[in-house]
Amino acid sequence: MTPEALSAALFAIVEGRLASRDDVTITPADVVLERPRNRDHGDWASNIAMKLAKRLGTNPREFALELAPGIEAIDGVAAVEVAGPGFINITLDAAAAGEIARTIVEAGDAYGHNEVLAGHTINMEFVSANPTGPLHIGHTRWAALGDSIARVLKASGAEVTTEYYINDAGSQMDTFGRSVLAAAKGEPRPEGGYPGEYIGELATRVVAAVPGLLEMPDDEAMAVARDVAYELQLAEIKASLESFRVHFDVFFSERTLHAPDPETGRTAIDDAETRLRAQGHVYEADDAVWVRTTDFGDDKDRVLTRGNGVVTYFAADAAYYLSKKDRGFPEKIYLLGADHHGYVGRLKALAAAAGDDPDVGLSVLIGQLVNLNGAKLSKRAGNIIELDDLLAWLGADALRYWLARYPADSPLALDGEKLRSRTNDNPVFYVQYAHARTRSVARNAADAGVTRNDFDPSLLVHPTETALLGALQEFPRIVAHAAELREPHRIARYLEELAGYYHRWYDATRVLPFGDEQIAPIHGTRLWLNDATSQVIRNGLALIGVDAPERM
RNA sequence: GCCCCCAUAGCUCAGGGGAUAGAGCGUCUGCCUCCGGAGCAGAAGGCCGUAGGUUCAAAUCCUACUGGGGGCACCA
Repeated sequence: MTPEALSAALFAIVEGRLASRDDVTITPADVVLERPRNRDHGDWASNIAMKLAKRLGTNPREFALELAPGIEAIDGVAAVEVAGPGFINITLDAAAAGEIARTIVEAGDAYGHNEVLAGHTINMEFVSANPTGPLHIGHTRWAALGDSIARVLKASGAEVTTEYYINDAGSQMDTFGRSVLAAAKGEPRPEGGYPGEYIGELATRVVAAVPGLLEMPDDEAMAVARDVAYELQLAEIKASLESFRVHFDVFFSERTLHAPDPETGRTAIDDAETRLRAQGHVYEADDAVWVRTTDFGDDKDRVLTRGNGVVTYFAADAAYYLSKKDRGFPEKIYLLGADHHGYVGRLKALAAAAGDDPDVGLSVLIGQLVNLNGAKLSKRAGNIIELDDLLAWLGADALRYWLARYPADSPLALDGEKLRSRTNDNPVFYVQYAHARTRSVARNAADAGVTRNDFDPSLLVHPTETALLGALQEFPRIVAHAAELREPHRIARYLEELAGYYHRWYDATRVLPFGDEQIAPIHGTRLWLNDATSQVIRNGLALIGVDAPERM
């Protein structure tokens, strides 16, 4: 008996009870079951009586008592108790509760997948770091979080495209090119140029790739250095993301928005301006072209084309937004750092100016920045730490898990000592250890001749068993919740809880018989439970991009 | 000035209106003769920033205030 099935049965009973009352109607979503914190309160609890009592003009306890006999008659329910102000506490019989172990093992990797976001087509943009340098610690959180959110959304039935916007147009690219060229020539870093050893390394590789570079006229040399270094740098970024297990379906180049169509001579940005103008939101003032975003809640109007004729970054944003729309994404998620929260207003206004409802099609997730051992890191100050170095130092598992286990709006510090430690300071080890233990038990079971041929869920009666079963049943709802809220940290927290239930069960019972004991049905049955736990930990870790090791 | 985020155990943080507010670390006490002790059991430790409000029920929702962090370009 899954909580979904129980919930549906409960809904039917309540609805039947309300048949004579046309003034009060409910939907299945009103009937929620929760796991009571206190085990004395049964396997599942419902607050439906308290919720409806007022509308019915009755006492919640009385209403609960009226519902109780019907609930008790549901197949698989062992006991029903009305407690406190009107909670209905439901205890399942062991066989009905234990059945989930088989359900999970048979579902395998698919267990936890659900359909709450079926029919949603979502574009998710994150990281989008400038291709003028390596990914560093400041990008790690969004990479880990964005990738995990995408995985959770997909597991919940959504169609998701992950996208990286490459800011490869504009003056910072020229600055980058000049910096590389100066390094290639052995000249000092130009005014405002990029610091960092990687510039010198890029310069060496550019010179190797373009032998005649230093003989070219300066303008040409800069453009060549810029473009070649850009390609090299972008390839490095992609490689870093790959080793961080972060996948992007699309790398979208800003340059394409500035490139004239060979036939019409118009750029995507030109078209965007035209389309916004057609909507009536564009005007000219002070030699510049503006969008009246203040009509849609922005705190000031935004410039599309500056007085000197150069288009702004915002103009590219507008064209990019329209591109996402044109490519068939009704829902767009942007993952931004808190230092960019000023963008939210203009993005929403942009969506509205394009004729969309920003509350439906656009969600901007703002996350707090990461610091390392308490110190704020700044690219300008030159104390950047590259993602590759972090990976080499801490490993993808510890890093991804740590970054995924906090809500995005929670401040987060990376503590190198902690992430390298193989103790409970480092929660990923607690979870991975539990998984390794399930695998070890399975190996030992195989050696001892305990198999899954036996399965009698009515034998799973130990308190640690009912607790573990209850936790396993919750996994699909946890995934669905994480998807709806875009909060993958719920998965991590759940896994830590699940690992705790498993360890307690392991401590209290045995899958293998003692040395002088015969193999009995309980052993095979427990092996199902062991393997089900293994599967859920594995599935959960997969959602946050962390390996589930067989041994540690 | 305007906007966003945060405030929960000594520390780092969970906690989508529900019953006795949780975890890890740290402190203290127990548990290895058999499946991994990287584990488990227990103890101590709280005016959930303050004051109002909504509700049968508030750490959770609303308002104000206090204290901390961040942001407000014809930059990219």
